Amino acid sequence: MSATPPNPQRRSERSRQAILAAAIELCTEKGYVGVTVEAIAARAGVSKKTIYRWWPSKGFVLLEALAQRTDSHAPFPDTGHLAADLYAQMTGVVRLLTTPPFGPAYIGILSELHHDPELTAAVHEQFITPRFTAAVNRLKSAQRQGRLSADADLELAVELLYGPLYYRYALRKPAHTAERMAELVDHVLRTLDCRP
Amino acid sequence: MSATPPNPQRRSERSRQAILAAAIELCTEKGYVGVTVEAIAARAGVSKKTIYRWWPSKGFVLLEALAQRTDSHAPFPDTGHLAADLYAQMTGVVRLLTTPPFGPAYIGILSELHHDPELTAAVHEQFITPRFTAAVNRLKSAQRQGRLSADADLELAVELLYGPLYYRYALRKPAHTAERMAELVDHVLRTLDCRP
Amino acid sequence: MSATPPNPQRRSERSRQAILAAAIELCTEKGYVGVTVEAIAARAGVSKKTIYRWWPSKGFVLLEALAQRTDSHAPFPDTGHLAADLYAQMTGVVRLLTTPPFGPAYIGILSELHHDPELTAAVHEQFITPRFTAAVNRLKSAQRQGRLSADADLELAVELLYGPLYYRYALRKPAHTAERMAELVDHVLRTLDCRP
Amino acid sequence: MSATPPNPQRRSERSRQAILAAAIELCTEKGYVGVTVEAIAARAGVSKKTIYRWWPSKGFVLLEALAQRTDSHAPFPDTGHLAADLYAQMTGVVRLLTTPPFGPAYIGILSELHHDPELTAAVHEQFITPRFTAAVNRLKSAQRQGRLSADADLELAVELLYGPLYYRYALRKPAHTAERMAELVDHVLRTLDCRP
DNA sequence: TCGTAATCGAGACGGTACGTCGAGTCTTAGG
DNA sequence: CCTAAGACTCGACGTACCGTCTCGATTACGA
Repeated sequence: MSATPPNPQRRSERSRQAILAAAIELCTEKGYVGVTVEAIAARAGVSKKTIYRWWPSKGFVLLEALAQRTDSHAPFPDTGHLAADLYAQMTGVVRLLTTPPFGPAYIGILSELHHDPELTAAVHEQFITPRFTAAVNRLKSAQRQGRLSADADLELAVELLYGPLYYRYALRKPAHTAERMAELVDHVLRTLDCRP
Repeated sequence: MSATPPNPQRRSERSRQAILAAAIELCTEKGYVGVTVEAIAARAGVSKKTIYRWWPSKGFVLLEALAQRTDSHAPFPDTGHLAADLYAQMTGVVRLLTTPPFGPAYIGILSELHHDPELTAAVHEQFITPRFTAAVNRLKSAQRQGRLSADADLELAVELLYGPLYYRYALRKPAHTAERMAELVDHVLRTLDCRP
Repeated sequence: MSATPPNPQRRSERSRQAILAAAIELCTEKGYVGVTVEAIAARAGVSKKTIYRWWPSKGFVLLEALAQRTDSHAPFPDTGHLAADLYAQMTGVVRLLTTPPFGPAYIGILSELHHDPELTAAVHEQFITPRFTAAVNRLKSAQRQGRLSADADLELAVELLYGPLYYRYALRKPAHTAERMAELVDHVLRTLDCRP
Repeated sequence: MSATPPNPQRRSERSRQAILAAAIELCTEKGYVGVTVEAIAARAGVSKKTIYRWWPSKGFVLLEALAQRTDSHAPFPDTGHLAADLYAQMTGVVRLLTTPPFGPAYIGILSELHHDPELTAAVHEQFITPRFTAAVNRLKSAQRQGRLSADADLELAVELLYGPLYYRYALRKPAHTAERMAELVDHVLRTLDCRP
């Protein structure tokens, strides 16, 4: 009578991979709105039930596909040159938001957040919080080395860095150019830097 | 044989108002996903065709409803105290994003931008560009008065101010508290201020 | 909020005919189990919604198709020769049960009766009761003419005539041959006949 | 490579009984349509595979359950009073068709016959033919005793007796009352009786 | 007595059809 | 011509069972 949760041990890895691949492909070809559970099932040669058994909605499928294909993601760079590191990292974020096949997928997922709290939680846990923390940590390490003023508000700094990126994303303004992003990094760092 | 465009002169103002009201009500009661053309038509006592004749999609309906109900919006404040003016303005933006009934509507519209370029254009024209320009102008006026360094990058400044707001919105992090927003304004202004 | 019933005046006769035709065709080609709402919709070039709007289930669709295609059905024959008339009529029933395309449809409908009281009511009203009554009336008319004993139980007689037919149908025994059916009629009539 | 047939010696009697019991229970509680292989398996604490290994379909499961629970069924009664014997037997048939838990099960099985020839064969072998033959034999024995005319068509007689019962069953008319059934028996016997 | 091979429970799998919902188009009648 | 009403096609939703198919774990048989 109770809906017993599925047993992950019995899960077919084959189907899982086919589903993730199909989801990404569809998103590439037809955009996020073209990704439907039905289409994923058809392309992956899989039953809809199998999808619903393991994921609550297509957003989660794409999220997992995205995570799998980007989890070899380099940790926050730490070359010693803070500005360059931040720049590199932020460039990565913009690239993720703007280049196929991950751009459309990530954007679609983000737009789903506004009516799906559970997906929001998952995205935060897997994507956003780690990156935010990594950025803060990178700044902290610079601060420990005395390259940033001791009382700098590092979380605010990170928001100032990422903020304009997402501002443009959210309103669908064109993304920052490389130079513009460099200026942004410089500008924010200048605020924090105790020593030039 | 050609689809003659509708004649705005013969348009029923009664229906128009009923539709806009129904859209806002539905958005308040059931959230953006609960707003469907079907539901609007039913509640407004209006034919679906009438809606489709005058608006391309539900996003435009809500946009118009929103515009109508907020176009008494005050222009960018200019009390002489720059920080206070910016703070007031940004508070308004956050309030728009977070308080019913306009919050859900505006958020829903924004999430639609990612798959509707025409809606994007309309939103930019009616909402975003005017406010962005107003903010830049307010800074320009301060600059002219010599209160900001002459070579300050004002557009970047506005992005730094609004950015964190939309960063949190886009990722559904909780909005900034009043204090936090004040700190944000202060921090950014400090970067630009030639004179303390 | 209330589910308003559809307006029959607005109904598309075109769709209705296409649906009935498709149902009969499918039943002919693939048997009753091959008739699905989905298949009917596909073949008729019609939306599933349209089917569900006008019929509660596929049984009703087939019933209507059947009724439409047999309602030119001759009334109970009355040639003056009672045995021949009964024989003719019963032959018709057997033919209805055994020859495509109506046989499979009728049989399928009948098998549905066992879990659908509303379909049962409809079938009784449209098919069974009229025929039963007609048969009783034919016997009554013979009785009035003094050809059947005045106290004969005519309803029982009709059950004795139709009974064996449905006995074989229900248990899927092969239907009666023509001779066998003639013997059946003779046998029953002999019981009732006051005058040889 | 070939599918080796299961070995009945190693069959789990425990599972078999649980399955049959579950099938009957489900049929009692939710009617024939509520009996699904899935539900049987769940209730019996048994794997679906186990069911499919031993039975071709749910119809066969119910048939076996029915047979097991009614095979203590008395043989055709032979008290010397023919009418009473026939009446008793036919009452039994009606009771089987109308009283839970066997009524719904039997009716469900019968309705399955129309699209399952193998089930038809099984039902005939286990249920129908034996009873039909028994009835004919009972009449033959009466005939041998000179109580029925020597040239009476006994098979037709049995069809006349059972026919009306199944006529009402097939069309879901209410079953005969006890008196009506008595009249039916008398009427048919009168046709056959050489001696009053 | 002990492998060993089949059956067992559990339940995931690819399918098919279900009945519902909303989108956007089209038709009809009335003003 | 606009409107209300709403029927239409289309496509996707999420669910229910089907019958097939692995899995280990259990169990009874024959070596």
